[in-house]
Amino acid sequence: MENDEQSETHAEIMEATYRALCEHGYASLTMQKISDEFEKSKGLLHYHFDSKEELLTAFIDYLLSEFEQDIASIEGPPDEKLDEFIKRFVVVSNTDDRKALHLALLELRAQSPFNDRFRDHLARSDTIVRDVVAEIIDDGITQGVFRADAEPEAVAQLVLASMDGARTRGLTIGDETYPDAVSDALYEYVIDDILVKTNE
Amino acid sequence: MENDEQSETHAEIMEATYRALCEHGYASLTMQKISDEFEKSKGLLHYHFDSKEELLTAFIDYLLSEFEQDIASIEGPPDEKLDEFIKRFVVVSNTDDRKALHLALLELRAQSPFNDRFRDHLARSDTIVRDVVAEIIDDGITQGVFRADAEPEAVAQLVLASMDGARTRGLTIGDETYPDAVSDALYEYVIDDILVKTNE
Amino acid sequence: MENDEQSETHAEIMEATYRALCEHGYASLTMQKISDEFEKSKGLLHYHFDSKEELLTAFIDYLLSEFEQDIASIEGPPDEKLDEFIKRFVVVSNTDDRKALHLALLELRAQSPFNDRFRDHLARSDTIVRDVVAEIIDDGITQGVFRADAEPEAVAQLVLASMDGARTRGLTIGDETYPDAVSDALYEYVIDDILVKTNE
Amino acid sequence: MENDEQSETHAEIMEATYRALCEHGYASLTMQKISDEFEKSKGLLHYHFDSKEELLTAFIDYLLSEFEQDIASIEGPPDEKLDEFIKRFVVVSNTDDRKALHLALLELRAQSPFNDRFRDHLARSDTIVRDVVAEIIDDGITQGVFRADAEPEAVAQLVLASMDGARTRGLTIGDETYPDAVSDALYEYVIDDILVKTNE
DNA sequence: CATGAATGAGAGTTCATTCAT
DNA sequence: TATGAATGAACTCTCATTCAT
Repeated sequence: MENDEQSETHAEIMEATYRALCEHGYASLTMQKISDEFEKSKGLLHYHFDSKEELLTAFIDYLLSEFEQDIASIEGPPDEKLDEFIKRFVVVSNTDDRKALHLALLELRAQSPFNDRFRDHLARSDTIVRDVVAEIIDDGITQGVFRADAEPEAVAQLVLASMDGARTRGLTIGDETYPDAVSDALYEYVIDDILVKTNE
Repeated sequence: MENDEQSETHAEIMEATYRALCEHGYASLTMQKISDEFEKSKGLLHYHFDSKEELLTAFIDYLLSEFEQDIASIEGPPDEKLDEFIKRFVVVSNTDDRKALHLALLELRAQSPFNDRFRDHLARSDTIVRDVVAEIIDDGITQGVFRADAEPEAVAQLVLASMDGARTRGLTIGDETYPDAVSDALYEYVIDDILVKTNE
Repeated sequence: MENDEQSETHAEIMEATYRALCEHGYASLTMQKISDEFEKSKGLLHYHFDSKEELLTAFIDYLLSEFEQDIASIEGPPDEKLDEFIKRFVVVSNTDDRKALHLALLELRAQSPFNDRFRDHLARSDTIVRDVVAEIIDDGITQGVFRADAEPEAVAQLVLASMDGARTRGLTIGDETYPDAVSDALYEYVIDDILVKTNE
Repeated sequence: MENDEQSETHAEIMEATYRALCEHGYASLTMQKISDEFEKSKGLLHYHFDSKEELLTAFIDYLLSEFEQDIASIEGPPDEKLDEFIKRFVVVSNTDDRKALHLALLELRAQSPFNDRFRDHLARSDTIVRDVVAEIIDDGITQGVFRADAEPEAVAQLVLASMDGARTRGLTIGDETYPDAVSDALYEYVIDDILVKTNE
């Protein structure tokens, strides 16, 4: 229970950081602004994290693990899993909550070339997500849902890159139709082509 | 002549900003760091620009117009133009110079949700680039290079989104094979399919 | 038994303070650094001492009483006692342990003009030590070891001041030959002159 | 003239530091307290000195050079120079101004074992002062004022150490009779013995 | 135009101290 | 007794901006 309380404070800090990051953006994120979103005192932030960078590195882990858990929770046959994956990370991104999360991630990513620890954590997560998608394709081939000549890795890369690009453009330009439009095009020009047509 | 000198100083400031941004990143970009890359004094930056935000807004224009000029300079038949476009903005991005430019753009994009002027400038540029690509496809259809059932807008969106996503991931994770891999997949799964096969 | 345990904790705190002071110096001595040298928790320091100043005042008493006990333990005829006194507080100061102790004392002394309680404790101890030395001289005169015209107070002052100065300079400049050189000069120019020459 | 103004600010900072150090002591000396003694803004302190340590290192130089200039200004025959030296640095130290200066120096000295740059500067100055005194003795021997068997280095060490010790004890205990008493003893037991007696 | 000293608000961080357990 | 989370004030230092020259 004592242990829980410590974790609780830790979690509260992560949530406060999330709110502050969404509201102000990475470039103008300060310990004061995090503290403003935090019920307890500013000094306590430094009691739990040695420095701002430590806190933000922990925050990346927090964001990524939420992200990874979300992906891992997808169930069903391969083609439906792929649909759900795309739906969840592109289409549903249009809710305010998801937009804020992806924007926070984008800001941390833009910062990663200047921060080794950020980059390492992001790279690890990227590999995990890519493997998940490639495995969905691979399973689909095995089960005869996707065509045997589809290359799991290549398709996964294309799906992720286009969805990611759509989301980034949608977020940064503020055009909410972007992800939907790209998702439609992705189905029409890529996914439909690798689906095994049952009525032929 | 006075006007020319002013422009020259203006250009020097833009270049200094570019160097400072590439070296330090947006989040830790300060007037002092820009001044360090600038031959003249720090005070002069404020003589030419009322505030840091003014300077950075001008800098976005500077970056985007370079970008747009680059695109506009592509010549040749539609399919070659598309090849060149992809090559220039994805594959060639692996040179240090282009990486730095795209990283600078990414940082400014990540900041745009917190800055209306940034967002407006970026949105305008995005529309221009998307129209250019869509027009290439459209011309290709007219000239019989691309299949008649290809939708210029949809293909342009897909090409841009996937390339952009690949570049972003490549930059932020530091994996230089990303853009190449996605570009290969884009050709295999999308572009080859809309090309009119001359040998059939 | 409870009392003993309290005393034991008290002693542990004094020792921890000593180690922290030797390692970091007075100016950057914090309760945290004392706590780091202490087996138990930081909060306990405040349980035993109302404030940092209370703790340090107690620490001065602890240091000075060690010092005074050391002096009181010197035995033998007056000239040998004087030799031992000089040897113990000047020459032997070159061991790391004694250097650290004297440095700690010097730091507390340098702070005393800003802290009445520090000053009072140090003044009391100074009087004790000076009286001890003067008494050694006085006893020597009575026993015919030192010349009758030697003034106990004046000689004691000179011995203490020169030794103290040598130690301070040795410690602060890091020149370990200082105390030895001054002690040699002190014998040659002062002590030898007041010794009754037995072979004349 | 412009150059002078810059130096002027530098000098003002040194003087402000001196006042703050005398008033509060090294251990509780803050940039804010220095700023409080300074006509201009706190930020300016950091404009002129990269860090607090830089400022204090510059301050040591400032104190020591004042000290060295004072010594160098002593004129007259060797025995009078020695008298003046002792008078100036021991007896006259009882004015508030000199007490403050010597206390400031003592605090910086007590800190020097924890700060290499402090120590180096202090060691250099110590050598200068010791050489000056040894040279006074040496000149006195050459001119027949001091006995030929007096050892300049040894006497200089003893004079400096005893005076320094007397001053330190006087300052830290707050007993103003200390330097006078030790100076009297120094004359009686050391200096009178090495003076060539003209009336014998 | 151009400089660089100067400002003042606010950044990240440290610290003695308190308090619930 | 003993812990360690929590506090709030104060710390060093940075920054965009101003201004006299």
